[in-house]
Amino acid sequence: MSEAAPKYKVKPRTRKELRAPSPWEGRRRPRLQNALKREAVILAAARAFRQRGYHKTSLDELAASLKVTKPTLYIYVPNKEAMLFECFKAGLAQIQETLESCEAARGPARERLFAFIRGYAAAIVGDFGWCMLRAEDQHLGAPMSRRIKLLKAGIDRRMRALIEAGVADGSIRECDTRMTAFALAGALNWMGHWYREDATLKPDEIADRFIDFFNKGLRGRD
Amino acid sequence: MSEAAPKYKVKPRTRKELRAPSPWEGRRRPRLQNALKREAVILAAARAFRQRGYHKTSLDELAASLKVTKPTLYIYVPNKEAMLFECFKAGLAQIQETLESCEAARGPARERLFAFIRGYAAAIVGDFGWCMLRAEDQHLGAPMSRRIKLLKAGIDRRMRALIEAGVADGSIRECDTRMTAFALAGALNWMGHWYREDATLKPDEIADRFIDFFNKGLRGRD
DNA sequence: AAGATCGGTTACCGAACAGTAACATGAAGC
DNA sequence: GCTTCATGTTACTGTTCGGTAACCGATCTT
Repeated sequence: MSEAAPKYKVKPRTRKELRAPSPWEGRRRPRLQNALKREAVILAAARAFRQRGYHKTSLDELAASLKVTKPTLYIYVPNKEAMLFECFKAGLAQIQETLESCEAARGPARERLFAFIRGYAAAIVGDFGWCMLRAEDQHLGAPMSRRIKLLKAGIDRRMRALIEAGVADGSIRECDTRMTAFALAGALNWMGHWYREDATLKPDEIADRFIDFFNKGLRGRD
Repeated sequence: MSEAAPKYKVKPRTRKELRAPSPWEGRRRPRLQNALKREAVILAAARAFRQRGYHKTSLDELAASLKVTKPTLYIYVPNKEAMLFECFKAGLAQIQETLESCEAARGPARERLFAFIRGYAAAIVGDFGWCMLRAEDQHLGAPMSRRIKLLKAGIDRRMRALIEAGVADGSIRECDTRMTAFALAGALNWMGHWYREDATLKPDEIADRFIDFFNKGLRGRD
């Protein structure tokens, strides 16, 4: 979402008589509706994928939920895989945004990490959270799978950097930062499995309880 | 694995002349090979599912990896869904075993919880770990999905009970036990996503680092 | 008013794949 | 040696579903 550029190549619809395309001389007509509808498709896909799973979601169903027919979807997205990838990118963008603001903020790195965790939790339970987490292990081609893995690795790296900064500034105790990052990410990612909209706790309340635990650990008296 | 009972009904193979079955009068012949091969099928399925995913694994491939053909699989398992379910049960059994020994053990509940975490981590990265975690959200019929959800909820409940016991005996500080259980389970379950056999750390080493983190938390000086 | 074209439809294709029918074989039991 | 049955095989079916071809009508431009 929220990026106009990466539109796929406009698919030249094969007509009976297809006159010479001469692609760059046509005066552009308002494409506004197009972009909006495209986003609607992506969002509906994200919701369907989260609810029914990627494979269980047929494009016929998805199209029907938007009150159109399947071929219409192909006007906006080249194929199902790309749909999932767009959803992934939308979720990713949300997290990267949080990440950037937390990296730029002042104060002890531990607090900045916790701020990130709040944003991350919100993203995970959001519309694109499921796709972000699970895109990778759906039925995707190898190149796309690699791209996703790479982008996710970037998130992980920056999260670890935040932890390392905390160790450096003393706000986080010495620890295996790699494993700690995995533990944190795991706890948060798992929300995507059990959290449902109707839950009693709001995402930020959950994040706060998680942070309390992350912060102080389990140990009582000993 | 390791339970002989729950064999599915022996499928009466339709023959050209199918003489009266009279089911309970035949003297049983040694079924040993049968059980062994059945377990081989389940194990191969578990590994294939973990590696390629449930949907990406076609039964033709799976059969080929066992040097047989697809219909042979149907001698041992009634359908693909049941295969996944058997894998799930195998993983579940492993965890329940750990759980029982930890519940029965002596000592502060925090230590018993940590012992459970070690066993749990081993199970997650084991052959059936993937199936345990992901069976539920594959393409399964509603009844099977429900059964799985129920069994998983049992694990969760017993894990939470362990935490509550820790709070009761003082070895774990006061906290939201429900959220804490989710955080712990999430961190561990996520191992199933990133852990690979060739990793530098063995599962119990990872578990130890996780436990260190769970125990003391992140907080440095403040 | 003409006509290109965007956004949409109906009707179809083809591949993948779970599951089945019918036949083949070899070893155990009488 | 004959039967019986477990265990395989080959060859097929039926369905689901992603993707495409070809037509259509409202709208904006000129």
